[in-house]
Amino acid sequence: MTNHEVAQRFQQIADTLEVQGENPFKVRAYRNAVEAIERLVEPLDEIERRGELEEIPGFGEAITAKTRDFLTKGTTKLYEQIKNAVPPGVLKLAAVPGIGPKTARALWESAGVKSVEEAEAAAKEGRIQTAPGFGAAKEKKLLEAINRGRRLSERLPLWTALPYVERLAAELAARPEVVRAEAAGSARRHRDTVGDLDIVVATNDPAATEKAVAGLSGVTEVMESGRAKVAAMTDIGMHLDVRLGRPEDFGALLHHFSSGQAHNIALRELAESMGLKINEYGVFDAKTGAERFQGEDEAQVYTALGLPYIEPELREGRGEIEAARRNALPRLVTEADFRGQLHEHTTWSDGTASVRQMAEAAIARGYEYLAITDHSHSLQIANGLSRERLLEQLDEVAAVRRELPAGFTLLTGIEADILADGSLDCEEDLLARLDIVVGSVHIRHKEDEAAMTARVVRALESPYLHILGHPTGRLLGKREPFPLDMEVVIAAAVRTGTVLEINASPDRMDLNDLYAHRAKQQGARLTVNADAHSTTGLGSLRWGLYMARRAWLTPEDVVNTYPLQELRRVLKPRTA
DNA sequence: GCCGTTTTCGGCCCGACTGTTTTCAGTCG
Repeated sequence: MTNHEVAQRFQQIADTLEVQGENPFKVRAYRNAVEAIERLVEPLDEIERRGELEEIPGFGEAITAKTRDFLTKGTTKLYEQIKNAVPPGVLKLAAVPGIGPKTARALWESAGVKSVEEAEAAAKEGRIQTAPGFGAAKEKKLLEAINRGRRLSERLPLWTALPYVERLAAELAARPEVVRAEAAGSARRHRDTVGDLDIVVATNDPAATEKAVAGLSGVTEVMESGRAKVAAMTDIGMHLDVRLGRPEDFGALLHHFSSGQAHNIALRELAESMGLKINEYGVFDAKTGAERFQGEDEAQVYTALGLPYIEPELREGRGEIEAARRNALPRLVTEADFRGQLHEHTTWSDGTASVRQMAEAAIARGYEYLAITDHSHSLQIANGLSRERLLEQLDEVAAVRRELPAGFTLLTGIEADILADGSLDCEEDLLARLDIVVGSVHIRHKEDEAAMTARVVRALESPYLHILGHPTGRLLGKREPFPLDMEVVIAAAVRTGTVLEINASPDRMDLNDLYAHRAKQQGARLTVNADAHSTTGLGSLRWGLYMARRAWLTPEDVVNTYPLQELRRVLKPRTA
């Protein structure tokens, strides 16, 4: 059974127990297990083989035993007991935002409602408002929740959600009574996909700001509205939460709504052990209620707890608080650390800028080097380079290089297709001449996991391959990742000295944060590249940088932050 | 069900908004 399948079963257990009214902390324990499993890169089988299941955070005696059952028998006693206890439609109803487990159960038990459709029909016939605990208003809200649920988008890619929420925040910030307005939530943590939008606002007139939310461009409906919070629906199908506060509370407010739930829970538990209490208004002495700081500075929350500042990207409850307490937080890589990029295209294949234009754009960005890596021959849809055209391009690169200022180096290269058998789509004598060889899978990517993994591993074993480009091939919202055993791929990258790319194309962000973090843990080197197809495309680096930072990467982990001599030293030596 | 610089038992983050239950439960983040 795969990790995802085990996680789904624990999810189903949690959802069912919740509708059944079980102890909420037990439900949380199962949900924590789901999250812990979803962030594993290594298969549970492997971890079990080493006898280390119980070391997974959130895995105690019971969940370890049940996981073992799933792995060996495909099921476990509790799962068999609960799987038919609640109709699937009731679980779906409970999952509609705004409805919830208690309401779904009440409708099921008192009105016989067993699905979203039945709930809708019953509400339309006015049969809900007569049920105990319900009224006309609640019946109306139920219908609205069901309708809104249908318009709700799946999680959106960050590159869609972040500019959108930043624009709304800027609209609010422009208001006279607003002191500050910032995008918060998972968008500020730079998760690769975003499930809802959060904005925090420091305002001198909460009533006026509250009203203004309805008039923001893109807001289609206000669902809840109060002095501290407005919940709205937007035209991109995302919920928007705007939180309002006094300017002197802004630091605490921004912190609270920028951090993942697991981070906040862990932080508040730490505060409690120190005799302190944290909420979105500040840090307080638990006994006297005395406030420990005031102001707009988010970092003060950590200062009040005796901790160094924790960057938003790290606030996911993945051990960052423990690391902060040990003063062992990573010095996260920043945009200013980059000395160049190693995977870019020109008009020689499917780019829009010439070799010279790309070089000049790189110089303008302050880079010390740039590699030109156009597509290889077999990717004809992208005007891939034949042997003859690649040789011509090398002449042009050499000519341009001579005219560029000293201190900048234009590197030759190619993005060679990894063919179905794992070989590189370029002759060896050519590969041997190039400074940078990126290898990527573009075609025939629907094979099974074993075949895909073997294919990529064979490519990694090539003495010519420096960098594995966009390793999982995902396109956010459009294409799932290839079926790949990333644990095996990472191990092969470490063994062969091949660098793994975090491709920064906004719709790729590939490797993602989990894989990049695992790669770092296993001792792999990484590189972040825009995979630019234009001069402005070089600026897309930031989307990959976000993944790198979420993966706890430091400049030492990312080879294109190195000076050129150092970069050349760490690239795979040509031993063939 | 998990977990332990107080604890192997008794806790488990904390607050906003809504509706209808006149004192709070449900949902959300």
